[in-house]
Amino acid sequence: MPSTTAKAALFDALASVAQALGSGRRAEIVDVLDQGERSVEELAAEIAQSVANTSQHLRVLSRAGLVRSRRAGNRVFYRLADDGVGELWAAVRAVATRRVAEVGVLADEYLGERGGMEAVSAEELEERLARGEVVLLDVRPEPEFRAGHIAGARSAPLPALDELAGGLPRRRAIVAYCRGPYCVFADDAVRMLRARGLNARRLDVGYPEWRRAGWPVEAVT
Amino acid sequence: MPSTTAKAALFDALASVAQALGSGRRAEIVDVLDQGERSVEELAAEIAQSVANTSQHLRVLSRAGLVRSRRAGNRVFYRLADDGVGELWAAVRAVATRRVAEVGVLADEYLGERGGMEAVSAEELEERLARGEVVLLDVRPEPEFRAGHIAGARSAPLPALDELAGGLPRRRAIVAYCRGPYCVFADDAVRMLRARGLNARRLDVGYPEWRRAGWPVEAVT
DNA sequence: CATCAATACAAGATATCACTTGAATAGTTG
DNA sequence: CAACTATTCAAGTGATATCTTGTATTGATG
Repeated sequence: MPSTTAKAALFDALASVAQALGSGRRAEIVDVLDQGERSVEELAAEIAQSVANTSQHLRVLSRAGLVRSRRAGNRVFYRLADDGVGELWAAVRAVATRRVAEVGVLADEYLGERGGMEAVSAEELEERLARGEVVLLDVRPEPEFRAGHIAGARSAPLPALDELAGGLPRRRAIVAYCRGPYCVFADDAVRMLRARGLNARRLDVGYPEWRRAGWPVEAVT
Repeated sequence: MPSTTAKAALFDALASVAQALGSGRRAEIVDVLDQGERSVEELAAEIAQSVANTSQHLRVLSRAGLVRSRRAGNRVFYRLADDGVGELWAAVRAVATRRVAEVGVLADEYLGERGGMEAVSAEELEERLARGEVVLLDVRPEPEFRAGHIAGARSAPLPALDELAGGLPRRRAIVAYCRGPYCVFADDAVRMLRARGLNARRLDVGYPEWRRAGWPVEAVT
């Protein structure tokens, strides 16, 4: 009999998965990888950390079975191990959003105040898209749009949005979406479009949640 | 501007929820609380830790918003903050089961080998219950049965099972269930019943998962 | 109010974690 | 094969986590 019981060892192993997500930097990594695979260097830039540190975080995620990697030339691309990981990350966010008061404050600080702006739900968007009532903008970087996007969306990355804004209809409703509920792109886009007098709101989820919920997408196969 | 960015602080806060589940002992606590509320002392016994240590783990879970407590006399009862926490725990187990090879080995060590014994799925059980083909045993401690159980189940706690076994039909299929997929009670029960020549299998989920999936239960309101 | 039981809090030892820095490895390109 | 790029590995430091032991707090009870 080992010094730790079999039960303790089993639950330690189960908990190791949660522990891997229990670092803000690794959570950021998973949030980005939910959009598609990335090289170590790209991830390091996204989470504002050194490449060495990012590599070590990836090793932790890999050991916990949350990510897989493939080598291409002298780069290594990481991706989430399966859809269950994205669902796990969504479950973490759901509990944090409901249960950690601090999250609301910090979200406002990062995303900016959403003064009375209601987000659009997936259900509402789906209905209004079907009736052609809405212009849907994917404000993520263009490569992410190319990898997969909500059916009917138009790519409008933030840097290009200023130019695009002039050509948007002033009468129709505009909905912007990005990576997820805690992604800043859609909020920035909505603020910018509203400052120009356009009727813009953000979708309350991002592309990964939309896809996993089974709503229509256009994606590379 | 603080030394950490707003984005880092937000993801730290989100990750704090995962971190709270990232200890084997706290995972055990959540697994037990998924059955219903418990006092600190009861929890300490379940996870084989000192009361002081258990209390500190509960403080961590409480700060992360995963549990709530109520005082009754000089005891304090803890419970999961909401169903989302149970779903989060299920998501952790799902990823761990699929992705961490170690979990399979450790599970066998704790639960015992399941030599070729297929577990019964919730769908199959529901069908066969409806046709009256099966005897369903809840092998958790009796108070947990009283707090809520699968509709049609009969309480058969492990200590009482030996006595009960003689009265069980030898022709009909017997299904045992307990707290969850990594709970040892049902496995022990099935081994015991099969040793007596009975046709027994375990349900592949526990009561909490059955209830959250919306299958019929009998519970105190 | 004194005593007891259950829980929480505090202090301390050991281990683990996150990040830094510098070196090693694998693959590509001239 | 030398030079270069992307990644990994290793060592070191300060911070944090877990568990122990001892004490304080809170509510119940005689």
